[in-house]
Amino acid sequence: MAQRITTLIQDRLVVAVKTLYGADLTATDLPLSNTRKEFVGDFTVVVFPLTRVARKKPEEIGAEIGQYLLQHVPEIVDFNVIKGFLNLAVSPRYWQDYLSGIYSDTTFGIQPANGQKVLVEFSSPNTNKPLHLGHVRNILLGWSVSRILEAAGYKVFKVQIVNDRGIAICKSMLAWKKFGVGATPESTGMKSDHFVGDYYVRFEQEFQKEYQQWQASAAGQEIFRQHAKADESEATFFKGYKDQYFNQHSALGAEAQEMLRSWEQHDPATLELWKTLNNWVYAGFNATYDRLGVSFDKLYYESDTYLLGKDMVEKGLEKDVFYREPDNSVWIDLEDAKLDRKVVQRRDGTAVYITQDLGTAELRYEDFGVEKMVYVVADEQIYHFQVLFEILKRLGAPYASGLYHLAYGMVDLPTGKMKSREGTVVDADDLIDEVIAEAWENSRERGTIADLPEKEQAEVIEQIALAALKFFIIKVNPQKRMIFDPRESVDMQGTTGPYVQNAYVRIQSVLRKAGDEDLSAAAEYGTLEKEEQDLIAQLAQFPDLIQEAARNYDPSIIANYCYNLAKAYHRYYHDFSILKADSSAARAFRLQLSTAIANTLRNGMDMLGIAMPERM
RNA sequence: GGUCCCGUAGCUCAGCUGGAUAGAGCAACUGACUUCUAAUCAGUAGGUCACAGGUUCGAAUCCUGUCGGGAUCACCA
Repeated sequence: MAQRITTLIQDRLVVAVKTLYGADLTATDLPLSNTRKEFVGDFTVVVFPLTRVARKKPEEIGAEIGQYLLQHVPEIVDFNVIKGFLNLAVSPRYWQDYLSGIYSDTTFGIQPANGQKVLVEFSSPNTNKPLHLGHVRNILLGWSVSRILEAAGYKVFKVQIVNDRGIAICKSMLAWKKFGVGATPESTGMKSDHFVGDYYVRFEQEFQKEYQQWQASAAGQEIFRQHAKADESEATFFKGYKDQYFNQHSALGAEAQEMLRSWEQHDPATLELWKTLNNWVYAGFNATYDRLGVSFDKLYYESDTYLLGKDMVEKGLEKDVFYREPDNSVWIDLEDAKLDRKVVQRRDGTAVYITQDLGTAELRYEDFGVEKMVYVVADEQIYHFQVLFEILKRLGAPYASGLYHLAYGMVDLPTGKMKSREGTVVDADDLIDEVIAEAWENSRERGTIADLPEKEQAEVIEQIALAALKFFIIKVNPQKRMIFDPRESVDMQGTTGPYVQNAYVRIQSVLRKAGDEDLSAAAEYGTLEKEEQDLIAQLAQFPDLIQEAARNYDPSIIANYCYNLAKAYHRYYHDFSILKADSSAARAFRLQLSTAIANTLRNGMDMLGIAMPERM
């Protein structure tokens, strides 16, 4: 395709302003917007800002520039001025040529490689319990951002850091050892990550029981008398004392900590137990990832990386980025960046969380040599990443300017926050099961795919169900906290994934009936309908939009675009006949248009991790 | 208390690098399938863009403040 129409017009605008008013402006000073649908035209120039350089009334300026463009830009065939708005009409011929240039391009919108590499980290669960709704938002964001970056020309590496060690998994291990009596996922027929998760819950229950008993005991009452604030109730006090109890008084707590210590000392039996449980969890995670259609290029494990970062500490000390306190702990002072003082190495010489992240970043740079690293992590860790990035910058990491924390808001339920203690956490597998069940029910009522073999039906149903779930989550701007209403998430009408799929399916149905015909007659199609011109103009925005979505790490831009394109097509489909168009030229043109829209919808939805069925 | 994010229709969300009369979907009501898939389309109704100032020819959008919601400020991860 030749130069994009918008930049072409903007370039001429710059010349027009220079010629007419002698002013040196750039294209960015003269933004072009899409003409609102209630006015005639394709693009609009707001001329108010030019009153200063032109020293004329807006209406006059609009008329002069409009006249100039009409004479000097062949693609512009008409203009009108309303108040300070200059509306430009692009020739139908241009739009038709544009369409015939793209309609058969199945990779429309996707940019050629730009030679840059980016790493995207997402998911990164703890291994003590199954994936839940919060992970789902994370995973869908990470996956779609990866796909969008690929479409924008980057080479993308998808990774996660698996939090496979620490006190949490030790709790599951201990509970399984104490109460599991040799049970396995196989012996119980459970999905293996849920199996392990249940032992984590079991631990918490047993611990709670123990804590309750202790609270009533003489020892517990003594602590309450000694440490409670004056007017503090027993319940409030013990609620706040839980962690201390776990660390100092609890038998179960002591056992779990002993488990962690023996893990750190590489005790063979403990390592064996740890591996067994983690492998169960991984098998379960992988099943869920498969259902969600996501995969990773490399997995990092915290058990391998938690000691990393020591050489970064040395390096930082040499460069005077860090300093050592008399007690041997190592610090960085970030007060000039309004980030306070942070510990990077404990008194005892061990690494803290952020030090591991320093080491992991360095390791990943060695592994992939990327220019950019994107961390998809909930917004509660914004401060952590500000500190991490600032430290890497001061250490002179070559990738420091390419670090980005994609911070997304937490997922709430209509009833409020998800709380594991109250059992309101929405499980990822359950969620997928529910939306699939809903899709089956809808499909049976409609009966449109009943003639397909059972296996193909199931495939289509799964595509529809996951489209509903994924689109529901991905359409919301990542930055915002979102409310997840399970009832709405299985909706398949309105602003939903299935709605977009349906536009695609309608096109496929038309194209199947049209067969494999020569569409060159489209060139003879004379005047385009307003709706047709608008649809092509909408298609033409797609490549730019991908860049914008990539620049902002925001898949919701693509989701909203797909919805709007599908919406425009649904209306067009309703109002105009394609196969029974008035002329063979019109029919050919409309088939081209439909094909281009199908390609665009498929590519856009693919970036969101949503597959398009041929029938539904 | 410091810092950051959010506040748009009953509900869920777009619009935010300033531009024309603030848009969708859901829910409610009405209409359109002998027609290319009605998971669709058309219509009715629904607004102090939290509030108050400021900048501007022009503010939902930018700035300041207030209110409301959330996050964060560990030798935890």
